[in-house]
Amino acid sequence: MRPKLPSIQTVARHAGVSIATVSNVLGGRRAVAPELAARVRAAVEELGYIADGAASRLRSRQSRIVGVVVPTLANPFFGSLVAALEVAARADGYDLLVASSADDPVQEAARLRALLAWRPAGLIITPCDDEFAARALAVSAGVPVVVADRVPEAPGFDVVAVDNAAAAATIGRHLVEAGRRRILLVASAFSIGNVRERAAALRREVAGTGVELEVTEVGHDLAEARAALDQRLRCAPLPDAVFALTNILTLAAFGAITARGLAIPQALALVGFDDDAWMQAVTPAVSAVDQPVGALAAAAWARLVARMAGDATPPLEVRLPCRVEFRASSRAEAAPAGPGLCAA
Amino acid sequence: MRPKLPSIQTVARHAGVSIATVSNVLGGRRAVAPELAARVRAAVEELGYIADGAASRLRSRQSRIVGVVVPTLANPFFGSLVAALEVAARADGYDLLVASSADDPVQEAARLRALLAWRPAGLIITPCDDEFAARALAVSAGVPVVVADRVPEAPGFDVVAVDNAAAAATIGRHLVEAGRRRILLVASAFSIGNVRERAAALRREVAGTGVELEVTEVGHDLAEARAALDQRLRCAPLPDAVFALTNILTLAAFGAITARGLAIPQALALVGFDDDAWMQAVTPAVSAVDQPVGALAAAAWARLVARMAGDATPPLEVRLPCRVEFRASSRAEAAPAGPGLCAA
DNA sequence: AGGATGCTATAAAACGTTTTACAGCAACCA
DNA sequence: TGGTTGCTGTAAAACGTTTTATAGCATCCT
Repeated sequence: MRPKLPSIQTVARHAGVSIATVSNVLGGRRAVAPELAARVRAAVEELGYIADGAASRLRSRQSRIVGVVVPTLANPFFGSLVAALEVAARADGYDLLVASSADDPVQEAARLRALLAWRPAGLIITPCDDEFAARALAVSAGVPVVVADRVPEAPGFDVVAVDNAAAAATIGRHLVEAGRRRILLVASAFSIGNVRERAAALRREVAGTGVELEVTEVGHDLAEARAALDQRLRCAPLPDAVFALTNILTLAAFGAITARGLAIPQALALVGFDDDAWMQAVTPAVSAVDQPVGALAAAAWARLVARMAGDATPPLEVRLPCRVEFRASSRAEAAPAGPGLCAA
Repeated sequence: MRPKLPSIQTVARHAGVSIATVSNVLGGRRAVAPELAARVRAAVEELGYIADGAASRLRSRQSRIVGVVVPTLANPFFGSLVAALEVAARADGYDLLVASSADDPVQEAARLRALLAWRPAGLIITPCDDEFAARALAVSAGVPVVVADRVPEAPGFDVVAVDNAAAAATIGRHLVEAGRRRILLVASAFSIGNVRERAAALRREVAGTGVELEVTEVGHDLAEARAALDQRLRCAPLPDAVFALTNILTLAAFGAITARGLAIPQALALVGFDDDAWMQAVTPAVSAVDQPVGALAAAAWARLVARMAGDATPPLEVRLPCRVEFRASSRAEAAPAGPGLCAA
């Protein structure tokens, strides 16, 4: 019923050669007489032939697919990560099979199974919690796995993540030096290693400085986080600094603070993890930790390529430094009087 | 060298049955004695067997893959679109092969070819320009294609898009009624049908009202758009309303306007296409056209499912209404004194 | 000159699955 | 009772490739 796509058979007949010759021309594995090669290429062109990747993989037993699992593509951080991975993958001739777990371990496992059905050459995963290790091991018999942007409890995987501790410590020092005395740490979920690392580093940094550290766990959802923060900012004592651990939480905090009429940075400093375009455009611009998505993707891909090439050395943990963008929202001195003057 | 995954052979031997029986148990196509079925299922469980999707597709000639091409996953609009598509696809037992074109027709064609190599059952595409039609037709011999969120020139595809004209007209009326007299329309690229539709509808709406309409084309890139707008806002006559046609351009406009110290909405109203989370959180909140991503994805998927099921009726064009979120940034009266000093 | 040696084209096997065709067997009906 | 029917299990073919083995044919060397 559908007009069948041309197969290698069709091309071979059309060019008057055997299918092996067509395969050799296209794959470039063995020498073919120039004249025959030209005929084959002409036939390919004319028929619009595209080799069936599945059949090819089946026979050659080497896969040009890499599976990617992220919590959600709706978050631009993961979107950018996947976009960067795709560029790297394409450069090496791989295709990406993308799936998202919706921050649900059950769905994550299901996606993983579905991905494995395509016999990918490797997997790059941002697990949605830390018990991931066991599940993946059970399921991914022998397929190289690189964990990106997360730090699973159990070892056994290559990990490419960000130096959370250093970044959080920098922020902590910055806030303390700016004279902040009461920091509110807004975390998504402590089931995520990143979050624990950031919180721990901040706690360590402010320890002994007399700064009070309050921690709140508000989940991943913007609306819920916003509601929680609205609530918190209605009660004394108000913090004089807010450190939000994701871009979404930073947005929630920014909204809650300005809606409450609290002046940033005079009444309250605001710093976020995960720099996003809007943070530079608002007034005052929001200080943020810029996670190097591109570098993260590149490093993860490099690790995976090494593994796919047979590297059997013990699992590696790569940590990439973050750049902290200090902007107006966390300045110690009085902020510039108003929007108009900023540009002046 | 890698520990081979178990094949249907392995399972069959392990359960003491033929491979056909295993296939029948798993596929549920023919009746199998309960006792044998149980043995098979036990073996599958024990070995962690996952059927090879490629081999399965090859033989059965029916694909459970759908290819998706978007301009970029880094834009949360497309990220959300893909996320929503993935949910719909999974519900019907399909996997998504995602590729991005980086707004480049050449790459788009390349991605399309790569996708076709996996013999997808269908394609959902957001083309990056309007000459897409010919290329896709040439290349996608007989594979159903649904165009999402874009309106290609040439017919021949199912199209699921947004009612750009209605939304833009609503915005136009709103601005005119609010007494704005000089509207600056910030467009990305007129090679995109959406952009032309929006611009045309706005032009139509303000025609004869004495409102002056200025149009500028600034591309897709945030930094470049910002630079262009910075430049424009340095010159008289200043517009008293800005209508930006994408979320990125809205951000660029918001940044340029506030950096220049122009008060929103007193000096200048701002309205954007493509509502984004930050638009509600900033002060003043930015009015925006909310594109129904979820509905868009659902409609596109429904169309594709119909086509994959063999529907051969003429191409359909589905238009989904947008909700316009009127917020403080485009109010006629003085903005509320409220939250920040910015607004004062 | 004649056997060894490259070189290139092809036939056939193989990959892991689904499907088709058939075989065995019990039940059924006249 | 003997043939038809229905049910269930299996062998074998098929899907579109790549790979291996083989065959044909020059060329080279002695």
